[in-house]
Amino acid sequence: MRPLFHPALEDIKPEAILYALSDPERVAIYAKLAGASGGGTCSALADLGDRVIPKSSLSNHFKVLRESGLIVSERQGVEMRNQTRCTELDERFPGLIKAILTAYGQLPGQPKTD
Amino acid sequence: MRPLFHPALEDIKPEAILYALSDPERVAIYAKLAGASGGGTCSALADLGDRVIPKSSLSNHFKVLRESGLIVSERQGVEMRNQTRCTELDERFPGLIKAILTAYGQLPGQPKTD
DNA sequence: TCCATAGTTCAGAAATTCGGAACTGTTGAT
DNA sequence: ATCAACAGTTCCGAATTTCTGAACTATGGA
Repeated sequence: MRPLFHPALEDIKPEAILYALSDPERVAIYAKLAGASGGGTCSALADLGDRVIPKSSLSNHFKVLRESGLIVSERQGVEMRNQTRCTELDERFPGLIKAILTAYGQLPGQPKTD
Repeated sequence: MRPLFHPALEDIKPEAILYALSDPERVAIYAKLAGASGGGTCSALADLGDRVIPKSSLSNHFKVLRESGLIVSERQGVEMRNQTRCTELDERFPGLIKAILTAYGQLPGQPKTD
């Protein structure tokens, strides 16, 4: 398997962040990750309630999130631990992630209104 | 010509906003519009400095911005007046547009830091 | 009426996205 | 050591989307 690419903080592009979060499935995954304490695995995040994401699509979603700089992925045994880079990101793009998650109504700990 | 579609404020979707602003050309156009006082025309916004956007592409960019809810377009004689809906939008998605433009370093009146 | 101008629509080529099937890498059991 | 199970990745073809030149539409002025 090819080594996973993670951009350095200063190489993160706003267009990549916006693109990654312009897909509601990816937002749902990201929001679950932001809520999860331990670092979610792919398969644990596949179930969106209304549909189960095929694993190749899921793998691609994680790739987009990772390469845009939204998450870090690290192999841990058979699984992949994923966690958000929200602290770093907020330093680079103040208020951005929070405003986006708020817009989607999926800020962790906030009641969903959809 | 088909009448131009503008979504009602409550129908504006965050994914459409993020998608529209995940393209640096559209962001450049939107930022110029946000800065312009009168309501910019398409052709006045075509020149990005490093390239001139073909007019069919430009027309499409405006369509994307319009249908996502970011701008309103209104025919005025031969031209099209375009203006941002930033005040309304900020009510619906507080802080979102500002955070995005700040991330791009193109908030009107703010020095670019890239 | 005829021309110029601003922008839209059309259509085909190019690029991107989606997802099933095959594959890789890791762990645990025999 | 070999095998099976499992998590996730890669491959590749089909479907969708994007891009843009060319044709078209709408408006105003001479």
